[in-house]
Parts: sequence; C-alpha cells; structure tokens
Amino acid sequence: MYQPKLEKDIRCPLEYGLQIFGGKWKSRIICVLAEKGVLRYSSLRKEMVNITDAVLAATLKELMADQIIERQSYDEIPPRVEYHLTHKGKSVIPILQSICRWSGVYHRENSQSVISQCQKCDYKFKTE
Amino acid sequence: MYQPKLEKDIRCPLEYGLQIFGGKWKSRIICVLAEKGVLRYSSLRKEMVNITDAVLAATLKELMADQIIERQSYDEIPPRVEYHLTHKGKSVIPILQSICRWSGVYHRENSQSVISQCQKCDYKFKTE
DNA sequence: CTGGATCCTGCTCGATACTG
DNA sequence: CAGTATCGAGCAGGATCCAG
Repeated sequence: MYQPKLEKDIRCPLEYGLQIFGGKWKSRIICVLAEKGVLRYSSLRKEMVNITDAVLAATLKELMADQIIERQSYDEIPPRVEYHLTHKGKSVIPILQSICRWSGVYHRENSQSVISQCQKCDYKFKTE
Repeated sequence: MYQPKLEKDIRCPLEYGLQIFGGKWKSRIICVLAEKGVLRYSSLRKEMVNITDAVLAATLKELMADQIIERQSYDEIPPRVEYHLTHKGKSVIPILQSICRWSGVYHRENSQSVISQCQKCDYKFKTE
C-alpha cells in the first residue's frame, strides 16, 4: 500500500499549512470539491485525470486525517461513497485563491507558458 | 549534480504558485531572506540548518530562475556572494503570512504537536 | 463501485569529496 | 568562501491486479 511520509520535519505553522495542500494532488482535490460541492469516488477520479486508485485513496486518507474533507458512505448496493469539504477545508479556499491571483500577475512573465489548461482558475471556486 | 524536476505538469496558476515556494527549502529561504534582508551564502547555509551545499546551491538556482531572489557577487578575495529577495520575491511574503495565520488557527487541534521550533513565525517577516 | 495489495519507477534530497 | 561533481538512499507517486 502507498504510505504517506512518516517524518514530517515541520518547523513552523507555515510548513504545516504547505503540507496540507501541497503535493501533487491535494490542491486539485480541494479545488474540485470547492467547485462541485459533493463528489463520489469515481467522479473524483474522473476529475483528477490520470490519477490511480492507490494514489487517490491514499491522498483522500491524508486529507481526512487533516480534517480537510469528510467521507460519507451510504449502505447501498452498489456501494456509494461521497466526499465533501469540511469547514476547515473550506477555509483554505481563500488562501488558494490568493495564490492563484498572485500567480496570475507573474506567470505571464515566465518564458515557458506551461500554464495552458486553465488560464484563470478562479472559476473553480464557487463564491457561495 | 542535483537536478531539479524537468516535467512540471502545471495545470493552473495555483500550481505555478505552489511550485514557487513549495518543496522542502524554498519557503525557508524566502522567510530567512525576508527577515534578514541580505545574506551571504555561508550565512544562508547556517540559517537553514542541515542543508547540504548541493541542495542549497540547486535551490538557490531555482529561486533565481523564478526571479524570486537575486544574486550579487563581489570581486574580492575571499569571494563574497550575497542573496536578497527581488520585488517579486517580496510579493510572496503576504501569501506566506496568510498561510501562517491560517495554520495558527488550526494546528493546535492537531494531535501530534510537531510544530515546536517556532510557535508563531510572523516574527520572521519584517513589516518594512 | 470503492477501494486494498503488491510491486516498481524516478525524482527529491542527502553525503562526501573536491576546486577556483 | 562559494560553490561543483558524483554517488546513492528513500520516498512520492505510478501500474497492475484483485476483493468486498
């Protein structure tokens, strides 16, 4: 099974925060849940594009351990599991937005314009 | 030599931003330079605690490529090289501060209180 | 449908030695 | 003093198969 890192070497609150939504998939999951509200496991996997089950399941576990998302399972056949942001999870959205806005100012100066798939990702965040 | 990642898989401005100050050392370097203003290579290494030359030099190169820090070398014997934040580099400080503040609200709820070395790192950021 | 188990790749980071 | 060169470990993340 894919094991998340054990020793964290967190030196200050800043690094605790970066660990919450850093890494390859966490910010994407938070973004999508912020936009869609509630998603099933399979829908989440479809939104992530190219994530594997092992990694998705492990990432979801980390986000649950950090109380960013919540899991709700229904006792049905076929099984149904839904994920949504917690209050704490929603509270990181403004931070992600501010990073977005900061990047929007500077990323055009960057020679390699790798940022193509979404020019402004503010649309991801429903301003509920 | 330590080679930074080649393919970035940046999907949106948010991820561009996270890449700028994510990773193990970048945020620490930005913090220290924000606090101290200008630092020589050796002082920087001392502040980082346990960083090796290979990793420090590579990280500084990345930060220079992203125009977050600037390098100034003086033609002296022994050689002297100093690093300081650019305007763009200083502009990320408010973002790091907001992450700090957000973490301050939540990290106490976390069972393992790994955050010991600095309880509030706002002191790092000179409000010039 | 929602994952777990297992194995594997490749990058991130570290240790050590060396140089202008 | 301020790095570079080289080697290597360990972990984040990936591929594949399988189970309740």
